[in-house]
Amino acid sequence: MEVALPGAVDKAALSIPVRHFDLEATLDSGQVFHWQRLGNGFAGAIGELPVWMAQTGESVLEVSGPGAPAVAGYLGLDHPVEEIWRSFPIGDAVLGRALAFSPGLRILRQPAWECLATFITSSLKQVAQIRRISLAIRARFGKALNVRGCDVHAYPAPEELAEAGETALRECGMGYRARSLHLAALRLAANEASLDAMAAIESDEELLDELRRFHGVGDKIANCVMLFGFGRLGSFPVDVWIERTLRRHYGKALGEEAPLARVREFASGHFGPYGGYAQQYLFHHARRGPGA
DNA sequence: ATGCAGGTCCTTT
DNA sequence: AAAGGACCTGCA
Repeated sequence: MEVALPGAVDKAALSIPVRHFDLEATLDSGQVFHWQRLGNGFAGAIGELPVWMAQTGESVLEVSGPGAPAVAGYLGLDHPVEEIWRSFPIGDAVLGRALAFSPGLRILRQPAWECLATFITSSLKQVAQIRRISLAIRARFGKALNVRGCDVHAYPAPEELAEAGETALRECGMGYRARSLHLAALRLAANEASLDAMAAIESDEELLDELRRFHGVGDKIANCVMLFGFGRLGSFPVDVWIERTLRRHYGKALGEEAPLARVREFASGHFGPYGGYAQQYLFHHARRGPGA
């Protein structure tokens, strides 16, 4: 047990000015699943760095812990949101309402591996269950960390999950997804694929194809990883929520019996170069907004 | 209790 | 190419 010197806490604490930012909406918008409420903020880890963050005013963020310097990048505070809003299709009232509901929502910049792994476990699962699975994997296989007296865990590296084995993963409550997660961990641990190499792929289309080569990663999950883990802000994941929203509100442009592929094609064209942001506003509005 | 949930894969037309 | 069924698990 080590006694903190006066100033030691302050050294790892930061106060960050923010604009157009809403921490709670961002962490509750289905991009990430491991942050825990602690005091008036949230405790968790960015990669292997534990951190606590709280929005103490509309325009100020208080953060502390070893991960504090990584917070701004993680939360996408440098994203040009006003430019993003201007890029949206003019006169789209549906998107306008979703944006007005949570303009402070940001697309996170998550470490690619934990993003890929978490979304592999997300198929056909509700958000609460994805969270349960994510926390179970971290608690059982991840590095134990501490921030402000709160125990948190890093996401285990591919090598650790490869070593753990499919059966142990299954015990974390992920069912048949355990096989896909284990296969992905094995491939990365054996250097048969490299997420760093994928990050360097310029073409979004090529990156999508690479991601889809992982077992259990189809179009939807690949787009989530592109958006939340590789900063490809034009990626537009179409899940059942978004599909319902699009069919309901853009039905005229889509046609009555448009197949899912047609819905995806429409979305990636209609919403433009920052379609991922549009998707996130629409998704959060559909889940948390009035009347749904 | 039976159905369904941030999909994807495999098989059959 | 397109449609249909299976798949783990937990919660309503």
